[in-house]
Amino acid sequence: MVDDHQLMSDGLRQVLESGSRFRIERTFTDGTHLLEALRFERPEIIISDISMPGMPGIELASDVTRLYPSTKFVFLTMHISADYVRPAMQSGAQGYLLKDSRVADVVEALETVLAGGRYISARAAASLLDPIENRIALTPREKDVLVLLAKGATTREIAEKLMLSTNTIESHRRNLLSKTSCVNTAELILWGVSEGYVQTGKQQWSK
Amino acid sequence: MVDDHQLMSDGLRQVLESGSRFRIERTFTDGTHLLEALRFERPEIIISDISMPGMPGIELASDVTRLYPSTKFVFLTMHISADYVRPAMQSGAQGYLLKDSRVADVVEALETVLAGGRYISARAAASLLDPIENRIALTPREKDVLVLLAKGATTREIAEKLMLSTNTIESHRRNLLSKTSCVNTAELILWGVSEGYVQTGKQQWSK
DNA sequence: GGCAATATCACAGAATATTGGGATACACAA
DNA sequence: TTGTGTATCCCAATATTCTGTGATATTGCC
Repeated sequence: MVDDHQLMSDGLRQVLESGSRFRIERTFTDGTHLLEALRFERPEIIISDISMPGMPGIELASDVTRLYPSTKFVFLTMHISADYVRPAMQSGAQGYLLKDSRVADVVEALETVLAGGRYISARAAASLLDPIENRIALTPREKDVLVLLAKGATTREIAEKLMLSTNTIESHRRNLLSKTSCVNTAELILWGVSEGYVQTGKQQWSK
Repeated sequence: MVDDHQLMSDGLRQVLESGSRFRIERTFTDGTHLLEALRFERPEIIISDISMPGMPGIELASDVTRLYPSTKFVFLTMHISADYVRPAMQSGAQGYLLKDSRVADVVEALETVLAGGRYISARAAASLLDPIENRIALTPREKDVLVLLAKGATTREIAEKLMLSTNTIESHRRNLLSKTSCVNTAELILWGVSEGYVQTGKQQWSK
């Protein structure tokens, strides 16, 4: 189990070990230590938080499922948005559990993935449905421009940093405003934050 | 205990009841039900999440400690920022526990508040120290302007909405940029989000 | 009372952003 | 092959923001 909230790890261990056939062999507070340990031991299932920013949990799942395809990977997180669920399940993980699940749901999820299936908590799965066409995808260049805009850079500064013409940056900005239906950069920044393209700097997550 | 993450409630119950003298009598997923129940039963300690947005946990603590001053209130949350710790402890609560605490810390906290003391997790307490003069306070008007800017409003639109002159809005904006050391509105919006003055609309919290 | 902070308003030039029109090239898919 | 999307670049008019330098009135605090 990987979770920076020790109470969650300890608690889940207790409820699982006293109420199911599952045992939590080891707990980690970050993925690096898990990867080290995986060289010597091989659990049946890894349960991990996602733990923004940078979605290290997602990268962890990619690494683990690529290196050890037979090991099952289940996310345990509070994030219900499709922006988390989709990349999480595309990373090779078999399960996606919300932290407000009941213990029985956790056990069911573990049984399911052990049997070769996939398990996604109902409310998280529901979020996958609706915004699939509403989802606005940015091109790599647009992302570059957006994050620099959020740092307060002007068109000219962005152009210099990306070694492009200011005209190009203006085009990208225009396309950004257009495809996000924002009226100006201020609104665009807020949109970028809400969609996860822009980090707020201040870490909202303890690790 | 009040926490919208049932796994946390269930887990903490298990570890507390099997490893300490404490018992979790009842668990709630929101404060309303707790307040109802408090009319008939009176626990020694209430443990509650903060559970953004709107900080209902903070309001809950205010209500509970005002109505039942002898009942102890302890927060159990992931938020380490002074922006949470300060209002939380000013609401009348006696304790502030981070969710990555060890079980022993929880027990210590409960013992401490029962003995009439206060307990704040070390890392949360540390955050109270440094940014006290770095903290940038916005005036009410500046907050008004900031949130409207984030919605994409222009100076003129803000002036109309607040029934002020555009000169006034420009002054406020100028003061905002100055006191936040931002170079333009884009950077200011990001600052506003990171400081909690601007809401992203998209709820990052499941409840 | 005096001081500091806040909120309000004013003028004006310079810098940027926004928007309108284009263009070329490349990759990828129908 | 013919489109569609992406990335790049160009010109130019207009809108808005940014900055400097003021002002007055109110509020709260010592």
